[in-house]
Amino acid sequence: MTENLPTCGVARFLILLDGPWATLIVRELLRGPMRFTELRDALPGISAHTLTHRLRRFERHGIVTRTVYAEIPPRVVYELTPLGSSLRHVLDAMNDWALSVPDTTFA
Amino acid sequence: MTENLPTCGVARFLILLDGPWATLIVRELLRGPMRFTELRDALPGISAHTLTHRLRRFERHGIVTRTVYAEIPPRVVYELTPLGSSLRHVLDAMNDWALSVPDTTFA
DNA sequence: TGCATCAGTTACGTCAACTGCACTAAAGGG
DNA sequence: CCCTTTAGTGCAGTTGACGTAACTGATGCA
Repeated sequence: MTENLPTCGVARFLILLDGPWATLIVRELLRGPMRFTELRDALPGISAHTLTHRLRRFERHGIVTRTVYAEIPPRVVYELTPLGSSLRHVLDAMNDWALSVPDTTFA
Repeated sequence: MTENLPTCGVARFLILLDGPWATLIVRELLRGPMRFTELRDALPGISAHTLTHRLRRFERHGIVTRTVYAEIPPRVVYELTPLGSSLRHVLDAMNDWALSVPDTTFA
């Protein structure tokens, strides 16, 4: 399925935002820049390990920027790039759709 | 993370369309009703096992209907419900976003 | 001296999703 | 009699995303 760079946009999207946490991290960052621990606290259940990996991957893909402040204790701030911010339309569409689904669907 | 029925629409969406194949199956069915083998052929790499499970799950969630024709050999047709069809907006948003991403992003 | 903080890293283990392969029933064609 | 087709099912095995626990380095505070 993940052949090198499919032409289909949906498939491309799924390569960049895979796994259960990726989309939720973007959802949090759409509220504004956040520190590592702020993100971890906002996403109950995520491990530091997973959060680090997801953020590094987003950084590689140009979806977030990582800014390190040389302080003690250290401070690292994550922020969406313009590309990352434009994911808002997709998240909004997901949100609109899911809220139109009756609760009984999940039973 | 998957506590029972989160209020956040994005989280709800991710419960219903999880895994790498779910969204791609919806993408195919948006083109119209399809038989089991048509779907399998349209999704290179998917196993019958996985396709069955995903479709059954969509059926439980009211996203697709499954129609069995009592013929030999059997014929089973899958079709999106109105709820499933309304996912088109989400897929379109994904598509639009991904096609705005430069190819270098994936390198 | 010792503990707390932040933002991780490392090692190790778990678990669900996914894969491939073999198999099925019931009828039609050679 | 055997092969083919459809829509799966069952078994065995792999992958990789994720989790927990322990650790780090530099400093501030007690």
